[in-house]
Amino acid sequence: MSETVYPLAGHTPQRKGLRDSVYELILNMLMTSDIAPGTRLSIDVIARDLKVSPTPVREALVQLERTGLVTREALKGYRVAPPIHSGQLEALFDARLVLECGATELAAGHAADVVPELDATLEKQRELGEKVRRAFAAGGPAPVDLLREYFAVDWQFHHLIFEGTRNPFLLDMSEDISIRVHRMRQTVNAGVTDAPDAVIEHGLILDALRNGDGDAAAAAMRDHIEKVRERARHDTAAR
Amino acid sequence: MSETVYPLAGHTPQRKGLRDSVYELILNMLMTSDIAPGTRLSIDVIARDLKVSPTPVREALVQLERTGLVTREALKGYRVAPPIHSGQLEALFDARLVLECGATELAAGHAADVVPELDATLEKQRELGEKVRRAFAAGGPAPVDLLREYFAVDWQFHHLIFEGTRNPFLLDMSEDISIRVHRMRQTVNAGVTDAPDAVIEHGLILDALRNGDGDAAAAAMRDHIEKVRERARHDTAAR
DNA sequence: TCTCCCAATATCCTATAGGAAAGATGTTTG
DNA sequence: CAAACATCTTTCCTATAGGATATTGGGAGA
Repeated sequence: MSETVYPLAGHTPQRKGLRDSVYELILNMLMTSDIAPGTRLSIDVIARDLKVSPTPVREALVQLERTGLVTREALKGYRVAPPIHSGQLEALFDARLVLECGATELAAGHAADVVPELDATLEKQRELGEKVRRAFAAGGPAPVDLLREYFAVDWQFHHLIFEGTRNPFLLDMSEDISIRVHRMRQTVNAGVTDAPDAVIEHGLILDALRNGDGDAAAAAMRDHIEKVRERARHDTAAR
Repeated sequence: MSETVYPLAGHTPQRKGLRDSVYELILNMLMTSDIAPGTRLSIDVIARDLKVSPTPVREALVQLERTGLVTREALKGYRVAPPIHSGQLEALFDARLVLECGATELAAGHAADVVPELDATLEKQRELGEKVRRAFAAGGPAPVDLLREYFAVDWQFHHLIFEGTRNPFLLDMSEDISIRVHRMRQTVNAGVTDAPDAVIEHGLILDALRNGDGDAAAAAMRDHIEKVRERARHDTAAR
């Protein structure tokens, strides 16, 4: 047709505007650096720091409020949300049981598509878990970057199951839960030494999915989450 | 003490800022009036109509985008979200099955608190359902206000169960589902003639909860949602 | 008659300024 | 010395203006 060739095939500029950039920046800031709950999140200050106008910051904070990471009091501004206390912790696990067991059963319907990805993820988790174990055995300081990577892979296993349901509504809800689980990790700050257990339990879920047995997979997921809950209880009690 | 008397006891000014007012106004507008999908929601136009500045309108739209009622394309503005098509309809019912069956089982743990409220709601639904039936038997025009009221009570039954879980996370998710179910009603636009069925099925759920039998209650809820799904399928097929 | 290009309009996005409320600090008074 | 008041600062909330971008319509050329 024309003599101009387009070398930007998949490179859609992904026009997302400033709002989403600011959102991701603040989200990352809240997730990574351990910022004290109750800290004020001043719109103007953030806008100055990021060299943007307050408007996109406002929009990003509205979006963040919906996730529960920040709280807002009218005419008083935004603050970092308080951590998850023990009562909410039990409720969070209950919600996870409801959502994830149901999702696992649904994902079993598309097992053929899901199993390969889960396999790769579990293998990566096994490697990282071993690294974590060795790092702790060496007794050195907590390798935060390594832990962050491990937790990411751990959650990716659960996330892939949600994707496996091919259900956009459940996927949306998994996003909400994901952030809350991450926040829980900040308060419980354990779930580290149990890496071998988690790998084994994930393996049981994966085996059931490989067999296409939805009920067994859901049961394995229930078992896994209950065990994580038990370990979390132990951590909070010991704290 | 002082001679000034304060006659504004419960009249807390309810400081919520313009943002929430605008949000509720737009939400109501979208829920009630059947506005065509794809309609542009111009920030400036809405701001002019509501006699406020564009900023609170922007915030309200960000919040609405998160609910799925409106879509946003960067630099192109907001639009009314497209309706739920049949593929999403099946997925929506799957998600409801996962969420509501799990919630019912959890709510059985607080049956004593929940049953009275459910009883009152079901009684109201029975009355309204009868009114609806008579209105349709008379063959007159569709009594939209009456239908709106009936649907509200119908959903309140489900909502009370979510509240009965005493689980803030599940309650949050029920809000998301609620809006989507409402939107589904706009596309399926039936679920009217089945009022007697719905009342009966709700009654079965309530009976199981009264007995404190969580498993039976969850099974009754599953049965109910599956039947609603079947009726919705029938509607879309007939359309 | 169809296609392509260009300009005009409407809208979104960003930036800046002013009014209002909440919290903090210093002062005054019992 | 303590408590209450006044004032000040900070921040949020709202409003308005300007630059950038997408859509629409018309006109020229093939």
